[in-house]
Parts: sequence; structure tokens; C-alpha cells
Amino acid sequence: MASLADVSREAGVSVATASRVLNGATHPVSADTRSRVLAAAERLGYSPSALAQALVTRTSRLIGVIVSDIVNPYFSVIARGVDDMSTRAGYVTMLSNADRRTSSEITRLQTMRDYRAAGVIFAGSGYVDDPRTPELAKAVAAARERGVLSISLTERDIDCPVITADNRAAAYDLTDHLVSQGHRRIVFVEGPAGMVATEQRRAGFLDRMTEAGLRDLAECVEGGFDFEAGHAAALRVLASRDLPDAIVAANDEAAVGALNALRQARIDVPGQVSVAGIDDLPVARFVGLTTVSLPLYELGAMAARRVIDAGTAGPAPEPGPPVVLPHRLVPRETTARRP
Amino acid sequence: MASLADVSREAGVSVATASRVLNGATHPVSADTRSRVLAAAERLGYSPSALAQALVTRTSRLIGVIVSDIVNPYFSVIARGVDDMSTRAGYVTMLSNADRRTSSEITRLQTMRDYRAAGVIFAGSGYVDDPRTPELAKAVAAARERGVLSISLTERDIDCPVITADNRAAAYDLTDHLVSQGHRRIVFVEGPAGMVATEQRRAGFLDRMTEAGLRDLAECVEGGFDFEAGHAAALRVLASRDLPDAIVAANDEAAVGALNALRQARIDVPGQVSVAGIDDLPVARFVGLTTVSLPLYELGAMAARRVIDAGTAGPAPEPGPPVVLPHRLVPRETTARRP
DNA sequence: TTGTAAGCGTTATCAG
DNA sequence: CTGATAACGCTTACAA
Repeated sequence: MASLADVSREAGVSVATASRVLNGATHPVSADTRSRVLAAAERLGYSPSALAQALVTRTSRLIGVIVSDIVNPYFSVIARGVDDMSTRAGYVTMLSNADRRTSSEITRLQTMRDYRAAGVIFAGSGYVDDPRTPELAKAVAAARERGVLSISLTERDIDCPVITADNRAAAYDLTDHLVSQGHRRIVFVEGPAGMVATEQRRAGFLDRMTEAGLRDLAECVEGGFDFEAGHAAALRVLASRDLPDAIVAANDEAAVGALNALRQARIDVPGQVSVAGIDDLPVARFVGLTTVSLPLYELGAMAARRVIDAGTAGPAPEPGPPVVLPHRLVPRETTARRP
Repeated sequence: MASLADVSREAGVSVATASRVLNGATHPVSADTRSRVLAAAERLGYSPSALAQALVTRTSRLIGVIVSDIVNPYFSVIARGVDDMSTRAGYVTMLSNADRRTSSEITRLQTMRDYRAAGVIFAGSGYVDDPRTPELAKAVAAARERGVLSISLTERDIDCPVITADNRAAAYDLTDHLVSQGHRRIVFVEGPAGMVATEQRRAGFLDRMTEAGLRDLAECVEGGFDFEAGHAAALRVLASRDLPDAIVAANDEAAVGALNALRQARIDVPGQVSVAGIDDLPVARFVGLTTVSLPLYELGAMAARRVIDAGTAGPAPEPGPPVVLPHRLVPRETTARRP
């Protein structure tokens, strides 16, 4: 309602000075005028138009985050990290679900760019050999021209800063834990086919098994990132041959799915079979699942902080090497030592 | 980069005509000019500044949703509904976590208003006798002055349209189901103290028990909306006396928490005790929890649609009576008939 | 059918 | 220290 012009009129100064006191610029203003303007603003309930500000400064206090599906706890934790940091800095976060479609990521990025978002954060993992990635890369570049800083939370073939967790190492460390506990026959329930994260986690598992001389006892089975996939995979394992020492799922949800299947089949976990996952979602803690904690919240928060800093600090768009945040093994009750 | 002015220059027309063809106004434009402008826009990769548009039209294609905590699946499903609808209409959704603090809701609403959001959706339940609600109400009114339409997904003392589910009836229907299955001694695990939703759900439970002449066998115990709360409550029930016929939790998470506690204690569910929740979150389906499905996704989607329609259709700000979307009992495996 | 021009609410440059 | 004033990019009467 009340605009800067209104305030300036009420205070008997020019809009220029009103602007100067109301936005804490470095420009000097006499104490007297300052207080007059402040009083007027207060009286009129003035609140600046973020739109006008963004239009003229060519950058907003909007931070976008593009996830695959906000209902997936993996992403909602990331989004929470983004929003907490954004809010603290007076930014507001824009959210978009891309359902793992690269084409959606592109269009969503574009509409966020049209709002001159200060930055947009890509939370989802890409696909291997995705023919659309170049297009995304181009959109990211175009957005950068318009002043929006993209940040990816996974390594993808886009030219932008990366803040990520080490999926491969996470799987590796988890496998290492199992191996050192005496497990030998381990089956790995893979993530969704074609996703980079899937590949990385499988590789971590296989690498450690190979180093342990257990390559022949390692087995990878099809899976997915949800309860059902883990459940189904466990059922298949149950049906096919005698029990492995452990089942490692590509993520927590699948692990919990497997866990349920096993227990429904009256298999003792961890007595007969150990079960572990990756991510450390809230549900993992609840069911006592051994897992590796990924810095999801921190990833979101740090990415947001980075776009905020880029705005305030000098426009030093140094891509730099990927920032890799540490993960942490969290042994709980679904795994046990094997004699 | 490329602005309307650039396009108009490239096409050899005025910015007015360029604007007219590029935004599909009703204003007549010759086929020839139209194609020239289109071509120019295409060539330059023109994309309108949503900021400038919003500034001049005094309304944006931004829809805000304020939740308690996006990590809570209850809210992420709502947010998903909002975003799907927004996206379909070319809007972008702004998300904010208020952590159940009314004061945060107020400030978040204000910053969304400063971006001239077309609307903001309040997803969280309020508190009973919340001294800050009047303040919120005032902020909502002020926002409306600026053209932002607020919508609440729960009944609160704010003057704005309400699109909601009937918490009381949901609990009532669930209890009815249990009663008709022959359960008599039922304990109700309450939600967080002070929340309106908590009161409503408890009331629904109590109402049905009273009608069934089972008021004396109905018992309410302290709880909460998360796993831990349900778990703890179940433990307390277990410790205090002989088993009830059923445990109804104020929501699914708490129900699953209770379920786990019971099973860990080697109680047969539903053999000895039935367990049920409310919400029908993904986890409920997974564990086979009997629950009542609340139209969470629909609530979000419909609220978003309403702000979108308000923008396109006439500015008919008829508050009208609350819209109540239907819920549905979902019997699953954690409840069984009592002889 | 097309163009001119007045804003929308700020910031920022340049003179005073 | 303060004030005009020109942008920012677009929409929309009002003219032509």
C-alpha cells in the first residue's frame, strides 16, 4: 500500500533520501532526517516492494530449489536446510518438483530465472548418459548470464559449483563395516536404474567387496529407492537361494522395505541376516537401521549460504572443485557381528 | 538478457505491439506483425521478466505455502499438491517452514506479500487460545489489501477462505469402525497439547465412544504426532494395566510408533490389540496400518487452484463457508474383529 | 491495427 | 548531506 513516495512525502524528504535510510545504505544521512523517515515509515506501515527492488537491482532474495519429489524425505530434508538458511538471511525459497525429469528441471529453472532468483539449487541426481543434460547445461549457462547462480548437489555435467556427499564412499564405508563384522556373502539392492547415484553406490559396494577378496560373494540385485522395491528385492533373495549374511540396500527406504519382508518371513534380523541402508532418514533411526548418515540438511543449507554469499560478497564466480561434505557410519541394531 | 525493447527493435515494431503479441492479450494485431514479433522473440531467446510483469500488474504468479515443517510427510504431501497445481498453471510455489510458531507465520506471510504473491496457503493447525492469532489475522487482512489472497487449510480465527478436512469426523469414523468391530476398551493417544487438530481428533473419538455407551472404557493418554511419542505412549499403556482392545493414535506416525512398541513387546497386533491412526501417510500403507485417509494432496491442490482462479476470474473475494473435503476410512491389517 | 507515453516502486548517478 | 532524475522491463490507456 504505502510506497516509498508516500513515506518520503510524509517525512518531507525526497524518495532518494527515504530510500537511503530505509535500506541501510552506506550513504550518509543526518540523524534528524533519518528519524523523521523512520517515523513516517512506521506510521504508514511501510514495507518495500521486493519486486521493485529486484527489478532495479537485477537480483532478488529468492532462492530456488528443484527436487525430484518433496514427499521423499531425502529431498524434504534438503529443502529444510535450504529454507532455514534462506529464512535466516531474509530470503524466501521457491520449491519445485521435477519428478526426475531433466526437461522439467530445465523449465523450472527458467521460470525461476524469470523471477531473477539469486540462485537455484539442483537437489536431484542425474541420469547416466542423459541426452538432455547438455540442454540443462545450456539453460544453466543462460541463467548465469541473467545473474542466477546454479548449484548442484550431485555431480552432473553442468558447469556450476557442486556441493555434494560422496555416494561411492558412503557405500564403501558401509560395506567395510559389514566386512569387518565378518559378513561375507552380501547382496546389494540397487537403486533405480540409470541414476548416477545408483551407479556410485553400487561401485562403492563392489569396490570394497573386491578389495576384501569377496567379489564372488557379492551380488547386486535390482531394486529402487522406495519401500516396495526393497521389499520385493528381499522377497526375491529369500526365494532364490540360501540366505546371505547381509543385505545392503541403496537407501534407507529400500532397506526398511527389505527389513519388513525379512521379518514377515520370520527371518531374524540381525540374527540370521544383517540389513543396512544409506541416507539416515528419520525412519532409519526409528527402526534402528544401521546406515550411513549423509549430510542432507547441511548440503541444502550450505548451498543456500553459498548463493547468499555470492550476492553480498564480491561476484567471484569461482566454480572451484566440488565441495564434499562428510558422511558418517551409524551402526544400529539391524546389523550384528558374524562369528 | 533480451528485453521486450530488444524484441520490438528487432521486429521493427513498438514495445506495445511486441507486448501485445507476446502476452496473448485480446488486443488485435495483424498476422504479419505477429509473426515478425514471434520470430524476433524466438531469435533473441526472449523470456519476459516476471518481476516487471508483477510490478506493473500488481500481482505475481507466485503462490506461497507456509507449513510447520516440510520434513513432516503430512505437510510435504500438501506442498506437493500445491506445487503440482501451481506448476500446471505456470505459477511457482514459495515454501516456508514456520515450526508451529504463529509469529513465524506472520513474518513469512509478510515477506511473501512483499513479493506480491498471488496467494499464500496456511497449512498448519493453530493453537487453541493462541494470543497471537489476532496479530496473524491482522497481517492476513493487510496482505489482502495488497492483493494477496490467504487460504487456510484448517479452521482458525482468521478471516479468509478455509479448505479443510474434518478432523473430528475422521476420528469419529475411525472409532466407529473399531466399535463396530467389537472393540470396547480403546485408548486414544493424543496429539501435541494445545493444537486445534489435537482437540478435534480427541473430540471425535470421545463423541463416538460416548454414543456407544463406552465412555467409561475410553481413555485418552498424552502423546504427540511423531514416532517417539506414539512409542512412548504405547509403553506407558503396556506398563499400567491390562491391555486395551485397541489403541487409536492421533496420527499415523504415532500409530506406527505404538505399533512398533507393541510388537517389540511381543504383543500380537491385531491379535491382542488393534492399532489405528489418522492421515494415511505413505508409511501407513507400507506397514499395513488401518487409518483414515485425509485429502492432504487435494487440500493443497485445491487451495492453489483457488488462488489461481481468483487471479484469472473476477476478483470475487467471497469468503464463503469452509470447504470440507471428504476423508475415507482405510481398513488394513493392524485391526481385527473382536469376538 | 499500431504507436506514444504514463506509470509500477525502487535504486543509483550526478549535481547541488 | 539532500534532491532530481534516469533507469529496470513491462502493461495499458489513449491517440493516431
